[in-house]
Amino acid sequence: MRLKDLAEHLGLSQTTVSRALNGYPEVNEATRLRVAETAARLGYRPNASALRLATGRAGAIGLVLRGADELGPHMSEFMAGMSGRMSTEEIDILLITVENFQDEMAAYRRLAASQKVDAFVLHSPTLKDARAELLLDLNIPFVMHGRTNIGQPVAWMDIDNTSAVERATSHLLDLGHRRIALLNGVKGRTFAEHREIGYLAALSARGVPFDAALMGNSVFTDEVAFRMAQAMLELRPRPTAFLAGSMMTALGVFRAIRQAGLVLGKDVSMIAHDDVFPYLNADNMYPTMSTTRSSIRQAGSRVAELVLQMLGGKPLEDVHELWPVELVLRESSRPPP
Amino acid sequence: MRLKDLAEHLGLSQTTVSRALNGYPEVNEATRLRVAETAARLGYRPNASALRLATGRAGAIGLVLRGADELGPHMSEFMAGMSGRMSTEEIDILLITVENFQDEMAAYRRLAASQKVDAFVLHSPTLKDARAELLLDLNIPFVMHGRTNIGQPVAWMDIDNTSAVERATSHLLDLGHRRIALLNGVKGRTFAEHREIGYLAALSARGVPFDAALMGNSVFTDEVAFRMAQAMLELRPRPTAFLAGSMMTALGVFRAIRQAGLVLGKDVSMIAHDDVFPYLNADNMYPTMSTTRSSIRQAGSRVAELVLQMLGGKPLEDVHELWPVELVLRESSRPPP
DNA sequence: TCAAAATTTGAAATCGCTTTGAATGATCGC
DNA sequence: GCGATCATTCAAAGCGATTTCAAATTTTGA
Repeated sequence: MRLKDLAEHLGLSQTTVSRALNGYPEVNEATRLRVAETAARLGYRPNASALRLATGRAGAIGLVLRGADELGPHMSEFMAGMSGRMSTEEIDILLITVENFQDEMAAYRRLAASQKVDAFVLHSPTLKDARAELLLDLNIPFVMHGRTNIGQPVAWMDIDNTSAVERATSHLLDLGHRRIALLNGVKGRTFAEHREIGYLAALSARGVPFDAALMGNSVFTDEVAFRMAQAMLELRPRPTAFLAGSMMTALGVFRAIRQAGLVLGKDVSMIAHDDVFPYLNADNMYPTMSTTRSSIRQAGSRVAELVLQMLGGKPLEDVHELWPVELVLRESSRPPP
Repeated sequence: MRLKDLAEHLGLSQTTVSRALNGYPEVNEATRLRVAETAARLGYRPNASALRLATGRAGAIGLVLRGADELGPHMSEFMAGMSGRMSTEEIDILLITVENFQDEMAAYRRLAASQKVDAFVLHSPTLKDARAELLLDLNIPFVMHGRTNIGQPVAWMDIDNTSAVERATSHLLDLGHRRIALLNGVKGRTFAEHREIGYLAALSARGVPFDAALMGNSVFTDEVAFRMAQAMLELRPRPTAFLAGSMMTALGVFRAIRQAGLVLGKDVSMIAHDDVFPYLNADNMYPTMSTTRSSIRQAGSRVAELVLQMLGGKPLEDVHELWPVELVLRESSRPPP
């Protein structure tokens, strides 16, 4: 069923039918109704490729992931948020995975040149993010989940990682902890650097010396966290508290604590960052987990909204949002023994 | 940079340039080289919409998810596999989320009518899957991850859930367990029904009576599993072994066992189904987890391959694959006390 | 050597939509 | 009553690629 067929069926021109369907004012109300009714009845839908070619809009936003590995629980929650927001629009999410940095840059160029997407969403930026520089160069809109510093303004939405970790650290210090371990994200990622800044600021505010052995940088998986925490718990004096970068990390730390014959919330404290995975609830853990809390799904939804606003003409200089992070104290954070 | 610009730049017609780039035989080798070199140098990429309109191929395969919730760890691993396979092709993955069943059916119709995708991938089918019926009706190709029975052949790829659970159950029975709980997937999903069949078959083969109180159906999350396992552990006589539907489920059961003051691998045994999440390794758990093992990521990759084969003309009658499931025995499955 | 065949190129039609610019009738104001 | 205005409609020209069909050139074969 093409527009042409529909038009013939109605005894009208393609022009009029197209206008009627797209809500242009210069079409008779009776005609519009007749067209709409018939189109609905016959199940007419404009051919997406033709529509895109004619309008110049791709009707899609791109999400390029480094290695299929980046498609883990964090990203999938973020995507759930994005796609939730996008579902009411006639805009799709295009998912592309690449093997390495070089392929990634090539993918952006390719997608931009072939005009497959109207905009991109960038995730987990580095301090000086090359992707952002490239996309600014290519003059294709994007919204960054996180921040970067490349000397030019970019559209971004981020959570206040620095303040979150600073408050969590301060709280542990107030409880009396002096050996606080930080299991942070991969070095070079902005969010990890921001968290480190918050951690160091809190320590220095209380005059507590920094010990490099108590800081680890890695991806947020149960397994790596287990190993790092295990190693740290063998230090003497051992850490009395952990700041876990994610709930996955927290699970690994938890296991390490238990395996060392220690009890969480008694011998060792922990505050984890909670991205609010629906299948991993801090409140239902045992003991319940103290967290710095910010829904990554909501972030995804908001980033999608910002992309839509940019496509609607909002200048990127006006797209900056910093979300506060909640500190939720539960049973896992107590004074040291 | 359009084809026309490139052609003018080369002093050739669009026809020749197009042919040269698409590897048609009737173009002079010297010309082809010159065209290819220039195109690469100028970074020419055909406009995706125009190409799709001209060829009639959408260059994308669709993945419709019920509720943003379906986009959890299982799906994201599956997608990682799909996208890994697709990344070498000029075919994208289109992600759509819908709120409810009605919207979902509408989404399939809409995507089909607007010709946004060349094929679909269906996930987690029910015994009589309405989506499959609709897509057959609309005459648009799809590959199903799992099986359904709608009286017509469909293309599918599945793992042998029945045999996997039957073997796991039999093994526990052989160890001496008689009260074996099954934490299964949502009722009505084919894979859950298949697992139940395997479970019942193993029980009846050993003459062990079935107890409905030892069977739970739900989504595979830590939390729900925790609650179900907790309730089951309060039964008397209590179950001495658990079959956990996924690693998430296993984590919840694990917590319930611990909270009941019991020890996994001693007081209670467990065999979990392992979809091989890179961030949750059965071998690194404590105690190590016995599993029925089948990589869902590999499944995704294979399903993508099958879709490509179908788009290449392979008839759907020839697309049927049943993968065996490995049974890996580790420390969590021992004889009952 | 020269017609026939093979090779190489190009003009124009096509895909299905939007949108420009023109045309048609109806309505208005005086 | 009649030019001006308004409300509707339509034919045709894009959008940027592929592909059909024809033309130009070169090679072949007897």
